[in-house]
Amino acid sequence: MADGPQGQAAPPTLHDVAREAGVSVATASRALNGSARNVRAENVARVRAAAQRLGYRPHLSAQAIARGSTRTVALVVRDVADPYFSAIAAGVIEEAEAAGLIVTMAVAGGSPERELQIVRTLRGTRPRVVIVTGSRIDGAGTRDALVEELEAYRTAGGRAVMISQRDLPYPTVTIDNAGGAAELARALLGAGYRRFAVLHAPAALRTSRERHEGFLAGLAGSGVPEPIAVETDFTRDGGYAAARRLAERGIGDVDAVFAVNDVMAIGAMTGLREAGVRPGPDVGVAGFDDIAPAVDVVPALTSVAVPLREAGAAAVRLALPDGDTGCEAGAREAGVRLPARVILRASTPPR
Amino acid sequence: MADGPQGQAAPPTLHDVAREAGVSVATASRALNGSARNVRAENVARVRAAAQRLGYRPHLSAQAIARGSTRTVALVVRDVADPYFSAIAAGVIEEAEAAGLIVTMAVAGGSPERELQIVRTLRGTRPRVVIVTGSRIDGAGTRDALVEELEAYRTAGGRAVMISQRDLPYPTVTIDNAGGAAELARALLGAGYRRFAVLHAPAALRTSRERHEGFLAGLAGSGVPEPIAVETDFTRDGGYAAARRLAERGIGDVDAVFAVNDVMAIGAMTGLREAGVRPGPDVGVAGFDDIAPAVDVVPALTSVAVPLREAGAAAVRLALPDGDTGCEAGAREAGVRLPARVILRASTPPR
DNA sequence: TTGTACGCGTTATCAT
DNA sequence: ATGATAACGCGTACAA
Repeated sequence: MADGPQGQAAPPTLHDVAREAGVSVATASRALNGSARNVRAENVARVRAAAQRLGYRPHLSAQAIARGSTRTVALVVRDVADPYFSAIAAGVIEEAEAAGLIVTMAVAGGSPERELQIVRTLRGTRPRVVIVTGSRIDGAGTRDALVEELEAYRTAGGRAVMISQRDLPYPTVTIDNAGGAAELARALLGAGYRRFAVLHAPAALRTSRERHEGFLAGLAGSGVPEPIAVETDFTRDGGYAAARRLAERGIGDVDAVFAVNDVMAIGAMTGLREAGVRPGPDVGVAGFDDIAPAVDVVPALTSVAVPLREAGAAAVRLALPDGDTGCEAGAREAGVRLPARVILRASTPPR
Repeated sequence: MADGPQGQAAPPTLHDVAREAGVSVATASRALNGSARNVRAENVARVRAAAQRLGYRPHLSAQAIARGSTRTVALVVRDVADPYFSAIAAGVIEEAEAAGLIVTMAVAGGSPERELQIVRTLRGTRPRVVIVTGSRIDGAGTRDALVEELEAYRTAGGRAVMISQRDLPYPTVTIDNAGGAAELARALLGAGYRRFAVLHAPAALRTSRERHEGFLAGLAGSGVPEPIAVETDFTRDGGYAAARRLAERGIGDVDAVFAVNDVMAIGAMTGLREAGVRPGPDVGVAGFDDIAPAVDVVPALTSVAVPLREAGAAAVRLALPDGDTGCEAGAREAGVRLPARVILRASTPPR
């Protein structure tokens, strides 16, 4: 109620509970967090009541030390505010909580050094599982250091799992970027599109490269001209800027624009419109990810749906022992590849 | 490199490091995590080298026990995947990491019982700070239990901070929903709008109610007719459905629709359009939150920007001792109110 | 400056 | 079924 600055009273410990209940710490421990069936029912009740009365909560750190293992999973993402990562995080948290695990989360912000630093720190918490997500930048010098760190972690009995980082020697959940992009390309061909532009990020960004290359692969053999490639940022503003550049340079020779993610595509639609080009009627636009707003922009955006939440959940399943969760043993070391699904909408009307 | 299933080797402890360096544990402890200036430089180097060689990381749980305090902040949100909460989470994580704190995160999913359960569990980690965010549902029976739990936590020296839950007796970061909505109302009046409809969630949802009431307050004294109130879900689909209902019932008597959040507003725009009503030219549309896609829908959505990321950061500043961060001592117990800012866009053209 | 020894809150072993 | 007591990994008096 009041402020009571005397508040430094230490939280009740198992000793306090035991004393209050009139039993030994051992019994109290068994009654609360151990095999309660080895203790007389009456004492179980006594202890539970005492714990309740005192507002006792077991000290997880102490348990961790005594048991020699924690019940936490450490998750490192590039940016929580990004819907891509927050969807993954939601899946991780959901599945982890279902398994009785607590999630600790850190943000690398796209910096490999920061990522390494974070994994170091997080390792100090001795998590059961470490999940690293975020497209790896090829050639970043910290790769070896990161592997070394994770290797030490694994040697100590930890489980490391990657999401969409197939170049690290750990079980990986990956989205079928290339396959989805290829399927999209074929769908657009089927809708009558012939002359493409691709808005992509620098090739060092693996996700962008996979989608770009997959798109080209899907076009292969169709005889359409080589798409125009526009390199830009992997962001909404990147898509916007690239579209404006494209439009100003003259867009008469392209009838569809593929942006390697939805926020880029949505930015591109605005860019095109401001340049006097109508997305849909004048030029088809397609993205990748199928984020929520895709259905509410005008025209609704053709995209490739990726099961992000499921990817997060799959990652923790991959990490946990077979018993805890449905997960084929084969996938345990190899990893899992999740399919991406094309969704045609009004932004690419049949031509 | 290889799989090496012999991996159960226990991680190196401080003892191992000490032995490797040829000093006592005490010296090793001081050299690594204590006051290193009380140990001979040569030994500091020895110990550091040994730690490096062994890949030693201090066991945070052990430190927590020995020191009697952790360096973690516990964050509970309703849904990470929701951009509203992920933005707050980003702010919390950023500020926490700046202060050298690790964030553990849990998802309550809108269930007060689950929220209570989570706070209980999280308290077991003995966090320095607990941050609870998410609009409280009025009248939920678990309120007292939650307060009791948090009170026990505070008595034990912990700091509890709320984000947008002003009915709990703890320092709170709140967004000026009412003020922002009132300002929006006045701005719309200034733009020539006179007959309003409000799309809102059930009044038990405090955020919705505050924005709704604030909007009405902003209208007060202007002499315009009482707005039509349409109750629906606090979601995109809720906004969509409400707009369709509105349109089908005949929308001739309203010239602007205010939805109490942006995803509702964006859904409403789609709903109106499908009913043959053009957002902007036919009827003004405004939302609240200023989420990223607001600028890319057509017409661009008038909204009220709320500093969510800043709210998260402010929450951890509120919780930390004065020294650690800039934060007026006065705010320490009272809390902080962040302003919301109206942003007029094409969805509410002057009339 | 360094080392010994105790304590932190819990679990687990071993008697009883 | 229960109770001492020894770990667990680390910090830190206290003594040297």
